[in-house]
Amino acid sequence: METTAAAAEAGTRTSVCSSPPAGHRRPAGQDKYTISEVVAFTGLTAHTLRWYERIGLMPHIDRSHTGQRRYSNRDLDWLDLVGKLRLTGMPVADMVRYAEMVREGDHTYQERCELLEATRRDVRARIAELQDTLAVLDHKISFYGDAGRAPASERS
Amino acid sequence: METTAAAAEAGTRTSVCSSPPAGHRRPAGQDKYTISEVVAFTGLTAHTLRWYERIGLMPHIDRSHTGQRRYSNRDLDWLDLVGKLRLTGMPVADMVRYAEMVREGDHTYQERCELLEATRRDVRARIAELQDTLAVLDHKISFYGDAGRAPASERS
DNA sequence: CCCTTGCTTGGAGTGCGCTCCAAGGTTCTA
DNA sequence: TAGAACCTTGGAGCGCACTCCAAGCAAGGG
Repeated sequence: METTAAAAEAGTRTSVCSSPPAGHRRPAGQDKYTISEVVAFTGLTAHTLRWYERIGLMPHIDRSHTGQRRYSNRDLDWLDLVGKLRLTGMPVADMVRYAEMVREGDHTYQERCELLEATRRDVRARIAELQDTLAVLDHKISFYGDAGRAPASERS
Repeated sequence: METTAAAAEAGTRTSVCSSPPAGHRRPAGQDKYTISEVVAFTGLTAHTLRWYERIGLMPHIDRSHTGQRRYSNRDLDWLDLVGKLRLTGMPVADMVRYAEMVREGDHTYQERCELLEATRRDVRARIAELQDTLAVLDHKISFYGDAGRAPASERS
């Protein structure tokens, strides 16, 4: 009952296992979570979860008979991906673009892939930048360390 | 004529050579630059440079007899460091703290060193996060690739 | 029945890091 | 000496990603 596109968005469930930001693994064999459970799983606030929905970053979220949100495991998978993309510094607007493409179906396949590849390039560049910065920090810290023990003796 | 603290802030001039953000190497043997030259060197805007000064992120900047800013090589070194710290995601307020410590002199030596070490830890953590994200992206992209060639066949 | 806890909504507010504006003075080139 | 290009200031404004608020509905316990 899934399109291939939907399958691609299902979070590829066996994904790289990194522990969730604010702890709390999901209980097995459950597929309906209240917003406060999702808060516990993701570390996001309820405000933020509702806001994500308002701006179109979430798929349609199921509701209880009284209108309360009931998140599925798939929704949580999507939130995991969103969390990762957020870590890359991707603007929320771009994630919304991506979410829209997912909703539009299979014909956006290639465009989505390109977006992910562009993001990957950005992440690699960012890592390189950070490693560069790390070198500067190491340099500076060792300079402080030296000067602390034996004052002066500049320009290393 | 320099305190050790000032020396530590002098940018350890032979620092790891990464090309400046917006290109343009500094001409050798010059020590007075207008704000627009600094804009060219750093890629920051003149607005931002003045703002940095207002919030206390810069040391005292020299002025021409008519009151225009004249940046020294040391100021540019400091801006390089600020640029690196900015890349780490360090909040501007923390950089201001650091700048204040530098102005306060040698007795803030250890505290400064600790701040740099904390920053280094953050940067390492951030790199790890990004590498984790990179793994997810790789995984997802290869899934898209596979599905593109031979549709369906879920849960990799 | 009341009280607490948790959820709902649209819209307003916050903090950060710039970014720009108006009005005026300075410096350079011709 | 003109004109363009550049510099100065304090303060207001902006875009992003939340973050919070008020007012109200629903369910469960004592």
